[in-house]
Amino acid sequence: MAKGKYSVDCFQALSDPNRREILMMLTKEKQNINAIADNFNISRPAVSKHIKVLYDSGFITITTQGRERYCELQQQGFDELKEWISFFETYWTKQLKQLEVFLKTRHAKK
Amino acid sequence: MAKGKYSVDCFQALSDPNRREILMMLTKEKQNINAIADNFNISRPAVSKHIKVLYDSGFITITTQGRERYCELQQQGFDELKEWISFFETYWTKQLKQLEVFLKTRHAKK
DNA sequence: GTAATATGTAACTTTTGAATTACGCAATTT
DNA sequence: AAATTGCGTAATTCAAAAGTTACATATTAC
Repeated sequence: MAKGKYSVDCFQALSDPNRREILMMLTKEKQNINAIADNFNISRPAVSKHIKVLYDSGFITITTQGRERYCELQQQGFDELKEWISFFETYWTKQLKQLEVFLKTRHAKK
Repeated sequence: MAKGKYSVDCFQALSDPNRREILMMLTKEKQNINAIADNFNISRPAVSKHIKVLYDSGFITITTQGRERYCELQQQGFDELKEWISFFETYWTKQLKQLEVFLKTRHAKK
């Protein structure tokens, strides 16, 4: 498998529900850390750490504007995920072919 | 978002490297618990628990044959993942459109 | 310049999860 | 029927992750 260029792997990043929620929120609009934190019960520093994980796993970019840091979705993290899934796609198509062969054989025997 | 029918969510299941490795192994062939455990340094009971998690999240089916339990990949778990990703696809296409508009506008101004 | 804002980080606590050992039990084997 | 095999599970330990509070710092506002 491809070795990720990120210090945190995408699966670990997505294992936390709050982090997934943050990603969801970022589909609506670019937001700074405090704005994101306002939507959660957990403390601002906790959110800050989640943001770091999402950054370190390629799911978001961060743009500093003065004292604010704006977070935006980034494709890389999602791509790693998709790549992993695609590995299994070959398995399913192979399964499908075996099913076809089986059905054909059964038909022939009839 | 769709509420999963499984007691363990797919992201939690995939967060452990050993569990992902087990899924990889199952692309080669159907295997029983002990056969799977032989490929890991961790104990058999540990593997047994991982198997349970993979089962409870829809990534594998288990077929009991006498005293053996054969594990096989199942699509459901993977589908949940794909569904989650597809939610973000709309975001990316929207981004792409905005880029187009931006480029067109810039061209017009010239 | 002083106050307020936006944030990162360190120290610590709490929670969660992975691993192990020990055991029990049902299906085979001999 | 006794021994072996293929598991599941409970009890426990250990480590990693998530959360909190407290504090430091840079920017902006007044």
